[in-house]
Amino acid sequence: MRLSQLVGQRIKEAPRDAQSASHVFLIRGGYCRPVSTGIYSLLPLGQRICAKVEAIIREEMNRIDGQEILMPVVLPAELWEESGRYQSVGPELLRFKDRNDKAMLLAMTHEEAVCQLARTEINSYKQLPSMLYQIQTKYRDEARPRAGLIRVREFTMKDGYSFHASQECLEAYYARCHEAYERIFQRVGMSECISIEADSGMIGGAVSHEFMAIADCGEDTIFVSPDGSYKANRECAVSHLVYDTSAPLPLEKVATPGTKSIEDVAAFLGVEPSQTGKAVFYTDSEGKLVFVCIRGDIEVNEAKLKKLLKSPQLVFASDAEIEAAGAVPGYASLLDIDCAKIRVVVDRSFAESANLVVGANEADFHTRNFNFARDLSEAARAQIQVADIATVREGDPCPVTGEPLRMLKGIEVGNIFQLGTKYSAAMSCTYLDQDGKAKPFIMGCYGIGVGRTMAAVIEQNHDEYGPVWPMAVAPYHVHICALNIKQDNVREVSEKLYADLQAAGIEVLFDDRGEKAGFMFNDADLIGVPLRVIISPKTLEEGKVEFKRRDSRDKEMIDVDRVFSYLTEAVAEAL
RNA sequence: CGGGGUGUAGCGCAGUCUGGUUAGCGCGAGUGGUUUGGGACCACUAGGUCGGGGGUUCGAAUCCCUCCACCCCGACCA
Repeated sequence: MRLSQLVGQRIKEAPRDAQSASHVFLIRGGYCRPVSTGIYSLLPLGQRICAKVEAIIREEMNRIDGQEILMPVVLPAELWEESGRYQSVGPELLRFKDRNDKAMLLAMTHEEAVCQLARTEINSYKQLPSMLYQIQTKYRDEARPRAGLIRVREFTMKDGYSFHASQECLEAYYARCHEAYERIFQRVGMSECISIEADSGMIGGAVSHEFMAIADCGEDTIFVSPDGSYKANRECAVSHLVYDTSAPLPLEKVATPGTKSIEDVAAFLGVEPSQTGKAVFYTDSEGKLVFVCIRGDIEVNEAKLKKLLKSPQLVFASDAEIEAAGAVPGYASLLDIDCAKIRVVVDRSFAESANLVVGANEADFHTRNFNFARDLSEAARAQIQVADIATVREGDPCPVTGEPLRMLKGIEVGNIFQLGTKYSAAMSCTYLDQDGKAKPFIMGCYGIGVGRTMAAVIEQNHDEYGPVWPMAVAPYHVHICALNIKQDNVREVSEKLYADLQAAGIEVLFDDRGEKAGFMFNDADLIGVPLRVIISPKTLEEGKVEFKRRDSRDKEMIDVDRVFSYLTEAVAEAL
């Protein structure tokens, strides 16, 4: 490709709102352009990279016996009514009507569509296991798209669905897919991509992993133990905190005027926040009050709490709601609450710590030396749910090794999930087993965001000047910069090298624009092609051209008649 | 949905507070010329519903009302 003809200009200034490296360079380098909030067009450079990412995904999916299909983006609402998701999914599902007033939707994922396909196409246990996948557009009406291609509304995703006759078969295939994902992310040049335990959401119980590209701009928070034996999303991470188990001391009511927050109480009484307990009130999806107790220094993990309560929504309760339940906001206590009337959830940190300072359920008073097991009746405790609803903090002890956990930020580039029969059972998606009975498929599903992967590769492979593409996904293999192309020898050598490399199947970008050197070099940095050849009158005088790798500052002089073989070898080596 | 912010040329911005000829600047684009190893220079040219609508005024990018779009933080995220 001649750069003079390439559509998609490099831009000197970054977009005003761009924060992350990938956002800045994708726009500045001419890889993509915004069309609307969270909706982008891919320019030739971006499209070439995505096509290479997709090709790698295809190879690896085919290698684990995946069969590529293509399902529609527009689906009839009735299909989603079968699974119940037409009602249960929120406004991120874009619903609309066609000209006949029929309810339609833009697919955000394809479990329903694939079940509809599978129930007519896969009939017998003899056909199992089976995996269907597609690389296709998805639409999610995200509340807040951000960071360029990292969080968007319309995006290309590889989604795969596997069908099994047994849980064992699903688990075995899931493991194969996990390995395929590891190969994919390694092959696209992700330097740090780890799979972590993920929150399985409202489905509950099922196994799920997220593949996280480690990057500071990532939206997810991950906890890992130093030896890598434990890796989990903050949404579901657990830690092995050590609780104070000293002997219970007598209860003591103390005046604590004007101390509503944990910091105030702890400071006033001269204790650590970890020696206090706090009360947090939520209102669940049905509008019912939930009273939550947790050690003062620990935050409630709302993802865990939602899962426990089976409530997709939780909001902090108002003071009026708290008072209506007979509690005093800021000084609430379990001691005076009728646990039969209100739902109470207690974190283990609260239930197992000795001698906590808790509210006295009277304004400006607290109670010292609260001990859950001692101070609540057996009847009261029977009404209370004790569970892990704590948010893990950096440095908390790893649940496996006890070492302090490290906290990292990650971009979720892929996830895999043991679905079970959630969709197949709801949608009569069955096969005939050996005994002649119809049984729902046991399913797995497996996703990868293509554009997000491209962005994540930049986050992990860039310098201050632009992306440093790994050869496997680079838009071109070789970038020829012809300095002073008006000069005959420069033009002849460049054109010949360009033609020869192309004939050899090398993907070449040829900067034939005759611009100033600095201008061309800056563009080349933004395009990030791994191998660069600079052809100029200066070096041609000695019969040489200059060779430079994008990931290095070193320059090498190569004889003109050797440069072709040198480049073809370098490309072959890097691929 | 809550909080904050921004809308002026393709992109980045000034001008708005304090209303007053023809609305500017940089980048980018086109033409001609000089340049040619890390975003050169000169000359000329094209490009604007100042987010939309309504109002105040002799006069509105500027003041008032209203709607919209976009961005940031949070909530949400199969």
